Amino acid sequence: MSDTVVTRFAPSPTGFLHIGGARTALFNWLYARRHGGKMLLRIEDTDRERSTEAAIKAILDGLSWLGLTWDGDVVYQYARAARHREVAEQLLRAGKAYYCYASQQELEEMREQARREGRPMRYDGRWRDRDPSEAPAGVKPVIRLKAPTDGETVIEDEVQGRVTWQNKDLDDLVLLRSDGTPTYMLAVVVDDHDMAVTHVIRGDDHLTNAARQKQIYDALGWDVPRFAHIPLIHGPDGAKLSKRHGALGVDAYRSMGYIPAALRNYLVRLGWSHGDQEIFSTEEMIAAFDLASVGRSPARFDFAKLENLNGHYMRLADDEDLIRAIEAILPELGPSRGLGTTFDPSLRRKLLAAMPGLKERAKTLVELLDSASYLYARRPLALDEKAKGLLGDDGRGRLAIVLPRLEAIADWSAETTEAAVRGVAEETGLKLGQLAQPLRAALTGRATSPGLFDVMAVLGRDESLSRLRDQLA
RNA sequence: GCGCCCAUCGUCUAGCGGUCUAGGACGUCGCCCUUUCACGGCGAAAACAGGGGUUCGAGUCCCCUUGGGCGCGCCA
Repeated sequence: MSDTVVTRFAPSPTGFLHIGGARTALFNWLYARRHGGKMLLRIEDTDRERSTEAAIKAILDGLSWLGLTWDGDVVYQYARAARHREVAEQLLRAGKAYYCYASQQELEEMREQARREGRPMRYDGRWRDRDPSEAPAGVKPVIRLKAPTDGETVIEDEVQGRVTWQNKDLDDLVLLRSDGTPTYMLAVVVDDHDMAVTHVIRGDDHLTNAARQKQIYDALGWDVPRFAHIPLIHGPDGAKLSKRHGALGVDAYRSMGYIPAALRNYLVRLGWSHGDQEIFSTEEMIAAFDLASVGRSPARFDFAKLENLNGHYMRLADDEDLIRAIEAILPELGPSRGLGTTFDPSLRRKLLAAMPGLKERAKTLVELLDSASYLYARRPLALDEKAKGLLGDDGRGRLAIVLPRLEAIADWSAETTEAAVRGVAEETGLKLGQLAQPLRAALTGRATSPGLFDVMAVLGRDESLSRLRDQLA
């Protein structure tokens, strides 16, 4: 076995790439990067009924958006069915597996009886040592593994530690279905072996599977990869993640205006820690990531923390990059906001100019776009309730005082407008806020916005003055 | 039901027998900064699930209880 670390992410394409899957992929990716190895991608599409082309695309797109690149070609498990069958037959010839002719009904009865007797539900091995000549006519058999009946199966898990099962609690699992297709259990073992996977990093829900897979490895005489079963992500209520909270596809997070750097940082800290460090650049997380520091208890998904991180990374982001990120989701966001699916050049320029003030205040790209509404709102502006409150008689009166001074400015800029408004404040004895708030309301239709003078500068002289006059008309 | 896993502030977590009157972050609440909102700064409230052991000493080790989770398919 080679020294090079090979990890793999192996989703089944029966739905979108959900947040737990994304984190599993991230951990695999980080571990491979950390050790100068490779992360392979395998699509587990042996369930022909439920696997879809759309799901495959969603997974690939999701990984790409998150910046999690895989090495080599994508492996499609279904395409390897012949190899899986070959291994099952190899096991059969070696006496490590056998044909089982038990019917669905027999299996059901076994389960029922086990339940009644309070025993673990397991196949009783009735065909284990029976001669195939006793096979009922017309029944297509499955191939089962002849698993050890006593002793124990032990997994040395990189995060869970040593986990032990009594072999008597594990039954003879099906390797090959009666239609000749491999089961997940067989396919995973064969593929991981053939792909030279050294580290299997996956969700905790597979821990029990690891025991059964270990038995297959042993029967085959193959080296067992290192296992690392990471705790699952739960919803805010501690129960299973449902669509209501976090069990959305990563595309949904994209649509909600989260950016990849934030999601990566949020995800890496779910179940993994590195002292007190909270913020990790991609390079930092690669350098610091290790399996030993992965916790064993499940984590709850917390939107508030994700938002905080998203705000952090947005403030750090390049202005032009943020615009591009918004443009990428504009087809979804634009229409309902009276915008098209792309920005017209003039609005794009304004957005770029206002970006420093905008990104400081938003937690998501959606919030950012909404807070920029004053840039694309049409005159006369619709005022929200608070803005209306600011433009009562007093407010309008102050507006009337300031307006002529602003009209007198020829070289319109943040500096000149600020000087003018401050001048009025000094002369009248009014506080700056008493003048600024009515101006803000008239210019943006809201009580909050980026810095007032930046707003006026980006809007320009004509538009600014027109909006002020609209409110005095 | 059986098997396996887990258990520190509301949440993510630090803690790997004494340095813990338990640290950080998000969130919450104050104060400061301030043209608003944010950002930033300062500060506060907030946790070792319960019970037994082991030990000179336990958040840290063991057992039990309780509470959660995952698994128990010819699904993956």
